[in-house]
Amino acid sequence: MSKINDETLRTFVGYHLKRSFNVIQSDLIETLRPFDLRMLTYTALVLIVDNPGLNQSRLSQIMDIERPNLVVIIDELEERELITRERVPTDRRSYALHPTEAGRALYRETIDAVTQHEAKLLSGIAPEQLEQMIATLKLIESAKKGQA
Amino acid sequence: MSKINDETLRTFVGYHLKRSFNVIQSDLIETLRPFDLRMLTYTALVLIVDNPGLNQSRLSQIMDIERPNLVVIIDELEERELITRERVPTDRRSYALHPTEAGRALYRETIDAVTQHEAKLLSGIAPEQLEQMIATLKLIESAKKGQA
DNA sequence: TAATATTGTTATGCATAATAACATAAATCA
DNA sequence: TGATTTATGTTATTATGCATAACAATATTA
Repeated sequence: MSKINDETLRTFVGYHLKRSFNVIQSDLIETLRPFDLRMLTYTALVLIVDNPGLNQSRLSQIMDIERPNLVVIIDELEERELITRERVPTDRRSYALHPTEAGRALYRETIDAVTQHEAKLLSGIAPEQLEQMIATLKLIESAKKGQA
Repeated sequence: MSKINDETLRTFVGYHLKRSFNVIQSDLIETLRPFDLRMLTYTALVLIVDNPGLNQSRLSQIMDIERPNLVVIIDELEERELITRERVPTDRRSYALHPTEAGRALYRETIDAVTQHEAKLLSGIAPEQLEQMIATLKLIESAKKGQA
């Protein structure tokens, strides 16, 4: 089983980012499976609990997804009675998104689960090193076009 | 336009990884568009040029995708005459993948383009800082289950 | 030789993501 | 004020990334 040479791809930051993200994503998917949540529905739930009353436009912006893709996510959370869509009197186009008590309970459960799984996965890495990496990741995040 | 609170998600390393990867991926997609290459077909092309003669099983392993998903990628590269599938006399189940001259030429062009785009995108970040981040990303990569 | 494993493949489905087009409602402008 | 433009949520459609089951052909092993 000869070893494959990926040195060329290793010169790209994006290659390292993708490979390491794959590892974390696999772990996250497994962590969320018992709660019947996908990555995006989970992200939406957390943001709605932490920002009760926000609308779908704002949520799609922060989640970096297009509005149409958010609709099905919100549909699912609403059907499962984890959140509610409430008409806004001052702007009858939009819905204010609020978590239900069940939504808040699931939020608490899953935050704990995800935190613990990630801590376990990354237990071999020094916290200061992770903090430094996060600082660099934030720089990359803000390198977005239109922000330069 | 009130600011949205994502502090809870910011406690997760995966959230930072995903957001920064999105930025790099968007840039990469734009960079590859003129060459009519997607991320995975590009990755496959590079690995085949750098490892001529490897088979699809090995390639799918290094690319961290399932064999069935590689088939269409190889089909596309072969149809565009960027690579060839050649029967292996010693193992008639598998194909040895080789780049064509056109494949090698496209490889050189795209390596340059991707390198320059990434350099430009990350020009505001100190090289040592990026190197340190990559070291940490490699640790995460090797935290994969089954390797612990 | 018989049972098992590997390689490539087809078919299928789910998750993520982008675009066009639209109805409703709000904001702007002229 | 009325006409135009913009914003919000939605439907439909498509592309892409990724996983599993099942299979034929071939190799390996027991």
